[in-house]
Order: sequence, then structure tokens, then C-alpha cells
Amino acid sequence: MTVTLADVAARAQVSPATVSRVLNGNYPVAASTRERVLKAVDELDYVLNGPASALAAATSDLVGILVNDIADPFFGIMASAIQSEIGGPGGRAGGERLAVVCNTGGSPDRELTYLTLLQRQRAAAVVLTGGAVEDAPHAAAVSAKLRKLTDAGTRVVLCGRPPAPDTGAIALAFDNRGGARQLTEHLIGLGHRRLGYIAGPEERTTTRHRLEGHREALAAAGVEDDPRRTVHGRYDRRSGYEATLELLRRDPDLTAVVAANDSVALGACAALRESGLRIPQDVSVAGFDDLPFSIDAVPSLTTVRLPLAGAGARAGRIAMGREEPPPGGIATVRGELMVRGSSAVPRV
Amino acid sequence: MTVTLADVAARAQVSPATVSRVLNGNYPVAASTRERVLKAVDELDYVLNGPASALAAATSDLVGILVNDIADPFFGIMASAIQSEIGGPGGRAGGERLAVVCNTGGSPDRELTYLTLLQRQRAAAVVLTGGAVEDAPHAAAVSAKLRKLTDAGTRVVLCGRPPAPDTGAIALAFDNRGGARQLTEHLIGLGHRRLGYIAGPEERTTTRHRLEGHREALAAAGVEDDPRRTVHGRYDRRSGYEATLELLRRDPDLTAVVAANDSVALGACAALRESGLRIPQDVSVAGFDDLPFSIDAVPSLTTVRLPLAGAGARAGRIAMGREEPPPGGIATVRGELMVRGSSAVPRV
DNA sequence: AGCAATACAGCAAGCGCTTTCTATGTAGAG
DNA sequence: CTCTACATAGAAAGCGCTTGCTGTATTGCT
Repeated sequence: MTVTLADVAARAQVSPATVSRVLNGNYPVAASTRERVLKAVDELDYVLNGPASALAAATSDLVGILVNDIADPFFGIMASAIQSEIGGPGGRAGGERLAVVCNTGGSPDRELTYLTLLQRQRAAAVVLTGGAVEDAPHAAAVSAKLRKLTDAGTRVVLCGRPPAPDTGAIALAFDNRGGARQLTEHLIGLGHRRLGYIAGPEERTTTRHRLEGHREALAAAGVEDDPRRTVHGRYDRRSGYEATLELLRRDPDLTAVVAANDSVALGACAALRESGLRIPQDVSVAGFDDLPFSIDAVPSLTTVRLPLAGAGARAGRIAMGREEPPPGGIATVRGELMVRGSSAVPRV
Repeated sequence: MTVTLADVAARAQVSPATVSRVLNGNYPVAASTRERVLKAVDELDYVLNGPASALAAATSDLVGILVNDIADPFFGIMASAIQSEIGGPGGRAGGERLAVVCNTGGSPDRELTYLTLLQRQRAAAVVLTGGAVEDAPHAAAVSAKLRKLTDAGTRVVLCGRPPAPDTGAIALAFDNRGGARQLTEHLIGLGHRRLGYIAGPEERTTTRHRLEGHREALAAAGVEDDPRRTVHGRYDRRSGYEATLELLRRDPDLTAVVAANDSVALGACAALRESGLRIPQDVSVAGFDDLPFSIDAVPSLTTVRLPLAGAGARAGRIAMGREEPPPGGIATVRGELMVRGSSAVPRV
């Protein structure tokens, strides 16, 4: 039925061991023999049995990438960059690796389940992207899992996610706090004093850090931080739309809306516009991430650019052992404030 | 070192066979025994060895999803929907499956390589998304590969991709031609006669079908189809921007620009705006796909909505054998014309 | 009470590959 | 011309799990 190593060996008149060695190329095989084997492989259209070789060699060529939402370009861009570096087809030599992109949907349970699944597959490496959930028991469970993975020799890299101490995981964290602070400072610098803030889901690290940065900026400038000017929602457009309506209800005199990310900002723009407010003349809007579409918004969005592709690529290289991990296993990746058309001096 | 089935068996005072059966739950095991085994599994923190069980059972729980560009929401949305249906963590019962999202980057070679890798892993199913490349040798190679996969029992589903005859693959094709025709008919109906068309890369089926639909509409309405009004590019924003500038150079009196997809349309809008043209008063713009951001464009984009999530979910169910394949193994999924603010009656 | 049927559990044979160790042939050294 | 060294190739022992087949109690019938 299916052709095996032994079939190839028989056809090439060599032992299975030799065929294996030709295929793995890590043992001297005479040129003539190699050629004969390769010919047989070709003629028989032989395809190695992955599970069997993974079992025998106790290693696999799977690399796991965990994302919160694969339909969101934020994660798509990182996943794409990571994948381009793990040496999949088209990558440099060194064996082809299969990227396993796992969509957790932001659910802690699924995150854990996927990690187990990856552990079960004896993945060569795992990259976790995006913010973590701040639930103590869950965080502990994830840490324990990561520890086990690293102990088993799986390289674990966190990309755009806070460090996980004592797990052996390398962390490339985004400076969400600093970026958010810069952004709000920019707005305050323009003269804004009544800023609405649309935060992400309560329990995520990303949400908390961005919110903290925002508050730091307010505090530093001595601007009152009215809790009624902060609303929590999801990281999507709809949430931004609804939250903005709510903010406007609470304070119709807002002069700026700072959103948790660009998608939320777009929703905010739609809500403002429908409320008859002009951007930025009446209300300034700011996002975060600088996803590709942000520059096409009208007016184009003031936001904080996160080097998603760069960080992903670096995470991928580290995961493959092709780049030195940062000292201490932790690096912070900064964002860059992008001032565009959606922010301006407030009306008097 | 790593704990195996045998360790669990020893601890639970049963044979390895029994442990295996408890774990797979497909063979009667007394409740008391099961409990004992489960307890041992828990205490030992045992994790099944995926490769080993895949080898022994001659099946794996990997499902491959091929996409052209994971950073593009078009594919992200489909991948997400497919994944939600393949019964991964959080899905219904029946064993957890790992989705392997493979980013081909639109390269035929990588597509082939990934298929081989998936075949090597003995994937349970494979879903190919997005248009195919129209290169005869490559198409034949892919067909041969698909044939081999289906012969080996892997279910193959094409999602948003034309049928591959005689491969045993199920196809859920998008009606790109019909959608494009409707869209252009709408524009012609508004009174447009000088329409620029920004097509995708030449060699892709999606590009050809959409272009054909556009031309059908022109022909049906007796509108001259000046080849100079068609420009080819990539499926991204930048390409739309550049192509629009080129179209404008060739014919400054265009009254409408039809783009290969929404991203391209956004680029077109930017180019028009920078050229001092208002949308839709001076020039109407239309996209394709109706990605989430399209409604947020200003003005919101007239486009053809493709049920990406729905088609992906269906493809996923079919791949898992949870839904009957369409009769003949082929189904056409229609798009829906979404008339929005970016299209209007041309200026006189 | 005696026999067939049923419900579990275990044995053991692989699944297809990798890899250590051993064997063989050839070449260079003394 | 014999001895050691090297380059290759093969034999065989698993890797950790699944599963067909074979027991052995236990249960249900008559």
C-alpha cells in the first residue's frame, strides 16, 4: 500500500539504515550509493513517515505559534513573520519545519490545551504571542506548562508578551506602557484635558499596561483622571463604536478619545462621525499598533507603531536557535509614536 | 526521564493496553479501573506521545490549512473559521485536532512543499484556501499531490478555490466572476462609462475570474473595454495606490475605479484623494471581499461581500466529515453586492 | 446446578524509522 | 607483506503506542 523505507532500500539494494542516512544526510554515504537511493526514492515516490521518524529520533519538526485571534492582522502579521523565520519551505536550509498556528481565541483554557497538544507532539519550539491573561491560577498553570516544555528541550519564546519568570522562556515584550504614555503626552501637549479612554478587556496584561501608561501621562501633567472617562471593551471595532457612544453620553465635551488599539479607534471614529462630530476638529482620536489600514483611515490615525513583523521575525530566529537570546532572556521592544491627521489642537 | 504509558500502567497496576484504552475511550473499561488509571495519569502528569500514537494508530490529529498570506484578514478570517470547526480545543468532542496553518506566500513551490510536509505528517485533512496559480505544470503537480493525499485517506477541501478535477478534493468555490459582474453592472447602472480596473496578479484564478466578470458586464452593456483601463498589480494597498496613479495618468477622466479587492481599493482611495479627487463625487470606487475595515473607510466602500467565515466553517466541517460534501463534490458560494458610500452617479 | 454469553484485562506483535554497534573492504604505514 | 586506520554498509535493538486475539471472571439462562 504505502511505500516505506524498506521498500526504497530493497529497490536500491541497500539496507534501510543506509536509506535513512541518505535522507537525513548526517552520516557518510558513498556518492554512488546515495545516488542509487535517491533514484529509488524518486521512482517510488516515497514520502517519509513523520510520526515514525519523530518517534525514533525523539524530535519533531513542528513549531507551535499561539495567537489570540488569527483573523486579526495584529496576530497575522506576527505569525507571518515568525513563520518566515522558522525555516519552513523557502527558508534557509536545515530541515523543513511546519508551523502550527493555534488560535486560542483569548481563552485561557484553550491556551493551556494547545500547549499540551504541542507538548504531546514534542514540538521543537513554541512561540506565544500577544498579551497574557492576568488570572493567578491560570498564569501559574501556564508557567508550569512552559517550564515543562523548556525542560523537555522545547524552546519557548514569548513575543509581545510579558516575561514568565522561572520558566526558561525567552521574552520579547512590547513597551505598551511607554507607548501609551507617549501617546497621551502628545495629546496633552496639544492641549487636551478631557480625554476618554477605551480600554481592552480588563484581565489582560496589554490592557493594563496601556491604561497605566495613559494614566502616568495624565498624572505627570497634573490632569485629573476621572474614572468615568475610562470604559472597558473588547479589542475590536464594534467595541470601540459602542464605548465611544457611552463616553459621549457620560461627557459630551470630550476633546479626545484614546483607543486600546487601531480597530477600536476605527469604531470610535465611526461613532463620533455619526454623532456629528468632526475628527480632529471636534475630537481627536488615537489608536495603538499602527496596523496597515490605520494610515488609510480618514483622517489617518495617530497611533503608536509596534514593530510587529520585526519582533515576530526575531522571535522566530530565537526559537530556531539562530539568534542569541537577549541578555537575561528578556528584551523590551519599543513602539514609535506616529502623529497623523486624527489628532489636533482641541477646539476652544 | 519522560513518563510513558508503561509508567502509568505500572502505577495504576494495569497493563499498558488498558491505559491506552482508557485514554482513547473506545473500548470498554470498568469504571473503577478507569478511575485508577486517570488518577495515575494525573499524578504522574503524563502526556501522550503524539508521534508514537500516530505511528501505531496510523492516523494523526493534524489538519493542514494552506493560505496565501496569513497577515491578510481575507485568509485570517477563513483560517479562523476553519479552525473553529475542526474540533480543536473548545470544539465539540471527538478528540482534539491541531490546526497547522501554512503560509505559502502565494508561491507554488512552497505550496507543494507544504503539501508534502502535510503528507509526511499523515494529516487527517487538508484545506486549501484562496485562488490557485494558473501555471500548467504546477497545477498538474498540485493535482497529483492532492490525488495522493485523498488516496491515502486524507480529506482534502478547497475553500474559495476552483475545483481540482479527478483529485477527490471537495471544492467550495467563490463566485468571483458573478460577483465582479454584478459590481460592474451596478456602476454601469449608475451611469459610469469610463471605468478603470485594478486587477490582481496575472496568473491567479481569482484575478482572472474577477476580471472576466467585469468584462462580461462591460460587454453586456455595450461599454467599450479599453485595455488601457486595466492595470495588474498585487493584492495589497500599495499596489492599489500605484495602479490608480497609473490609471489616472492614462485617463484623467475616469469616473470609477474597480479594485481587485478591498485593500487595493483603499490604496486607490488614497491615491485619488491625493490627486485632489473626491469620492464618490468625482470618482466612484469599488472593492471586493467586504473585509471588516471596508465599512469604516470614508466613504464606506461599495464592494462584494464574500461569506468568508461561513465558507471556512463549512469547509472545516466537511474536512472533519461532519457535513455532507456538496453533490458532485463542488459547490459555488455566491457573494453579495454591498452598495455603500463610495459609489455614486458620475459627475456630468 | 450447568452452560453459554458477556465484560474486562492482558499479551504480544507490530507501526516505520533512527542509531549504536559491528562487519567488511580498502588504503596507508611500517 | 602484515598491521592499523579509515570509510561505508548492515544488523538489530528499540522509540512509545495501538489493537487483534486470547484468557478469565462474572452474569444470565434453562
